[in-house]
Amino acid sequence: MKLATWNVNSLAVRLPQVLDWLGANPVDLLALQELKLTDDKFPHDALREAGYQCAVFGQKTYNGVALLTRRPIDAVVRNIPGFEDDMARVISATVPTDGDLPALRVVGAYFPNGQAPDSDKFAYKMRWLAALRHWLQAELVAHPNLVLMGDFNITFDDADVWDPVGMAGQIHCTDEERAHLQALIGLGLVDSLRLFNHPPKTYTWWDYREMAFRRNRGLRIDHVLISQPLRLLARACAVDRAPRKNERPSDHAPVVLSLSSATDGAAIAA
DNA sequence: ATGGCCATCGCGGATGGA
Repeated sequence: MKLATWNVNSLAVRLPQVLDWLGANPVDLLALQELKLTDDKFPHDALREAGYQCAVFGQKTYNGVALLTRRPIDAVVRNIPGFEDDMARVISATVPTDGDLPALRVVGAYFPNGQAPDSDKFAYKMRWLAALRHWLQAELVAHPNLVLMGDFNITFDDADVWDPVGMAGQIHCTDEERAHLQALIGLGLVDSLRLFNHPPKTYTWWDYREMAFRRNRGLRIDHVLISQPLRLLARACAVDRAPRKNERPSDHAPVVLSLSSATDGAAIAA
């Protein structure tokens, strides 16, 4: 069972790359962010031909999220219940699994950017993060097998930042944002990428300017957080840098989580 | 270098992203 998240920065532009990537990486679920299109423009047909059905929460010009799955999903929820928001940022669903794996509750999210620490957008980001945490606290009781994945727009710490000195206190790196991210960890979620060994300077986003990707001047801001019961089922988590090398790439790379049951794990160990 | 790039809307240049 593989689950992936990818901020595509316009699905209209990136659809061919998404189809190529799914052809090479036939994951069970792909969470997309920054669709930048309305539901009526969503390319259901092309994705269905590729073997995926899609739950979509679109928006014109900005934001927009979707869950693409090989199998039917249930109980789709859009945005954070109880939090008034005119932006399409969150889509959740219950996803069936194979074999011994439990059904998963998957939350795909596009966290607010926040622009600058003294801005109205930052204040909104803080309110949004508080609402997300309070909602997820209850969600985890109802759905112990939960995955929170997407573009968090927050670095965990300086290891996630190519220039921690230059970016100290800047957006994605403030203490306030990181405290909110740690509060999500405090709910019982685990940063699945760091369950596994990765080279230093493993990032998921690189600025389009300054040849930042070629120089690996990036940030790790796209994350896959898993609840405690899933921790023992996690087999791998990795960033796929390949799509960032495409012509006209998204500025983000996909992150892929592999889960398998304990019995599968025993087979792997043996 | 208070920028550089990219996408959107829409047809110039502002806005947002991160």
